[in-house]
Amino acid sequence: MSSADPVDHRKGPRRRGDALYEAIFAATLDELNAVGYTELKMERIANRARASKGSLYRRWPSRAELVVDAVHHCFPSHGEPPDTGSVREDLLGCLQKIANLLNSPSGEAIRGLMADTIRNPDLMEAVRIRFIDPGVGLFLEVLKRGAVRGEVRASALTPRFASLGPDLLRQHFMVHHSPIPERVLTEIVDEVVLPLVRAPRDHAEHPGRDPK
Amino acid sequence: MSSADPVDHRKGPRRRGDALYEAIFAATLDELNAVGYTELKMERIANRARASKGSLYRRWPSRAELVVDAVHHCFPSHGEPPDTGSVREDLLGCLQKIANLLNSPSGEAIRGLMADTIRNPDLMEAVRIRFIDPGVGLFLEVLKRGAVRGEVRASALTPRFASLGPDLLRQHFMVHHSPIPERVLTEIVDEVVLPLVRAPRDHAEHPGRDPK
Amino acid sequence: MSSADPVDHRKGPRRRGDALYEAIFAATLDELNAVGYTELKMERIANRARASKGSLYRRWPSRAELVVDAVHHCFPSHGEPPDTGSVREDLLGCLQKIANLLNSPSGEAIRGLMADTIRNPDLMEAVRIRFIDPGVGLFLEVLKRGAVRGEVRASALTPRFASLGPDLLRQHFMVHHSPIPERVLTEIVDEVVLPLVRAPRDHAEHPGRDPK
Amino acid sequence: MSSADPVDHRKGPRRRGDALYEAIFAATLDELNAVGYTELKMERIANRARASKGSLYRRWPSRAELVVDAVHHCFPSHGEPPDTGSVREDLLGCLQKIANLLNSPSGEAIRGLMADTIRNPDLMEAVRIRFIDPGVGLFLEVLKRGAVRGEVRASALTPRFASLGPDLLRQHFMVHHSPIPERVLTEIVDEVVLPLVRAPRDHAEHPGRDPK
DNA sequence: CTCTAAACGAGACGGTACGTCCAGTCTTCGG
DNA sequence: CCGAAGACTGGACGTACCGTCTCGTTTAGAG
Repeated sequence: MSSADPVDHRKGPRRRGDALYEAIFAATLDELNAVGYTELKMERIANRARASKGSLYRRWPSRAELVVDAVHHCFPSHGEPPDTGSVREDLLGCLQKIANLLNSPSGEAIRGLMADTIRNPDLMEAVRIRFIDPGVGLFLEVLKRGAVRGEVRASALTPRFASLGPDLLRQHFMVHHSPIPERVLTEIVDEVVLPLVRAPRDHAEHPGRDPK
Repeated sequence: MSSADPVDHRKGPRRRGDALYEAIFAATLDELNAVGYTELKMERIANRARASKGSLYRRWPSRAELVVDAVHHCFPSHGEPPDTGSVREDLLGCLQKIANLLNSPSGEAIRGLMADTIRNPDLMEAVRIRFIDPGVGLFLEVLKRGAVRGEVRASALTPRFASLGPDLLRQHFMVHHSPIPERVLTEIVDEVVLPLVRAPRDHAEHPGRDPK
Repeated sequence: MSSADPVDHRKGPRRRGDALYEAIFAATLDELNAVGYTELKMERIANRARASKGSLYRRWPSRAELVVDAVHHCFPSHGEPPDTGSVREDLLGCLQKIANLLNSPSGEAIRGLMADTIRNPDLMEAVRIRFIDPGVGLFLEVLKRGAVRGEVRASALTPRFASLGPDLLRQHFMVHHSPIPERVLTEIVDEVVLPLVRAPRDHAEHPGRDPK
Repeated sequence: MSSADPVDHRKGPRRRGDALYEAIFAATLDELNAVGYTELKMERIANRARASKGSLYRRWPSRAELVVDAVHHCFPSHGEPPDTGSVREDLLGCLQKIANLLNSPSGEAIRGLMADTIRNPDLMEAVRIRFIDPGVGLFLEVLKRGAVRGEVRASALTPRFASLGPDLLRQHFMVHHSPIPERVLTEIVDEVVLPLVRAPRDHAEHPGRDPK
């Protein structure tokens, strides 16, 4: 009538430090991939990682923080912006990098994280720093190079215009389902970003303002 | 020796039809306002509405569907677009309407709903139809009127340009915290939407493309 | 805007093993005593024991199994049969022990269990082993001692005769309401059991009823 | 958003009076047979009978009362006691009648009813009158005829001895599973009832064993 | 035969309890 | 000491019935 099994199965060599982190991150990504963010459970992550819930909670106060770290660990950044010599091609390359991330299993995680960010400003900060700002940085770099070449007007080298592409792409991603079609990328570049940032061809300074 | 309260409180005339819907919607909005979407519980809604969980599940298969109906019921639409005679003022008015909705408690609900929409295309459809498309419709109407007045080029009367304002506003809303500052609205209008849709001042047709 | 009580009440030293079993058994008996078997609810037991439903279901697959364990834990057995030197007195003592159990709150539990036993042979087995067979064992022991003294014929030392008393007592218990009157016990002994098991009259030294 | 289907399918000729009673009784017995007393649900009975719950509750205040009526309606009584000219054969015949009832689906219902009778004395009364007393009456009649023939001592013509057989049979039924084996009937008659009620062979008064 | 009152079917209603699942904390033990 | 395992309290989930009720429809019987 008393409880439990007297035998205890705590066997093999214990993982510590990085090995444990790796296992937890891998399990988190696997679960994300399998059931998605909203169905992600600490319990299942722990089981899949063959770790204890205690080991998880000791490191991350909540599911969201764990996911941020796990996703960022596995997809650390967008790398260097492409440099083809053409602003248009560079912008398209940047969007494609971002789209690749969003189309991957991590994309759904990011989408799910967005919902949690509202109630948790710290989380929002983390998401922005790790997943949003790098994309904007990519665009800004591309625009700067375009300005050097004279393709982009100098007054467009602001976060506002640099974030335009990532914002519209992310917006599409939130409203529509994956994967993001190629056409969306080209439309964003050709119909919105380029017309706004392009240097006037002749002596005009503003693309929309009358050169007079 | 028997238990409990022998009195039975299922007395008063029971609510049916619209009266019950109203009570449930009100309770849902109250709870949303009190604890937010992610902490919203069917159980608490039922209790607050003095209804049974059965009455909720009989009507809505999930929390998300209930929230969509409740929010839409209480903030049915954006009404008519403003008509000031100036495209800029009209566009600002439209953005302000949308911002007002997003800044309200419903805004948080909508944000929370976004996370659920991924795993549920039907829900996404509902959110789009009820909360996103109406805003685009507002913009499109304003642009049409602007085109009639010659302020807006005819080729800008497409969903792409009409959705630009709502998309950017929504994106700001997702990434930053409420409330949305006035400055964001004016920047969206003056730096992005207007330059792209404005008719060329003289005989040029495209604002950004080569006039010849 | 956030909700609820930030304080968490899962503080005090948690009970495990026997301490928890004790608390659950006590709560079960309390509830049995308060509302009876048919109104017994797992939910109320859990609340009264300040345990979670999970802790209950982890141990017992159903209400019936829990009740069997709880009652048996608190009233483990009938103890030793009385030994007065007189078969009649011993038999009466045995019946009285059983009657005491049936008259207690446990009695009602046992009665309620009977209904569940039909659909669950394992439960029936448990009830028989824990509550019925011990009573028969008591009788058998008494009859054996009587046989040694010559009061009881050897051919009556079978389960059939040993179970006669408990059977009739239980039958009375099922059909009538508690408490079982003294008279029933004496009738069972004097009019049924004794006449059937008594050694033949002539040279027997029968202490019970002297026919002459 | 409002409710319900305007079309209403309450078509066919409605049953009233006996036809409805029959349907409800039949459905009750069917359900009893299918899932047993403890799993018997008013809702399921109503559905199976194609009747409304209101029609059930209008007639019976509780499940137990309905079951009593339903079982009694379908197995109204034990009929006349057998009359073979031999007390032993007659007693066996009586037990067999009772066993037949208990072995049928109704038997399980009766068993389930027993549990409810504790908390509801009126129900106990009904069960006793309809299912227990008739069996005792059978035995009493048989014993009377035996007394007329001289096989049974006159002092055994009491409810105590008449109820002995039914009591032991019922007890066996409660503790063991159906069906009741033939052997149980003969043992009850030959080892308990007959020895107690048989008229002394010569002039001895004692029912026990003939002293010589 | 018509009219009325009752009984009927259907099923919504406010509730309670179910048995499951998971969150986050705590305890125990092994390495 | 820290990791692993997992038991613990708590509470929401979505389902199933409870017994009551409202709603129209059908039927029986009175006039």
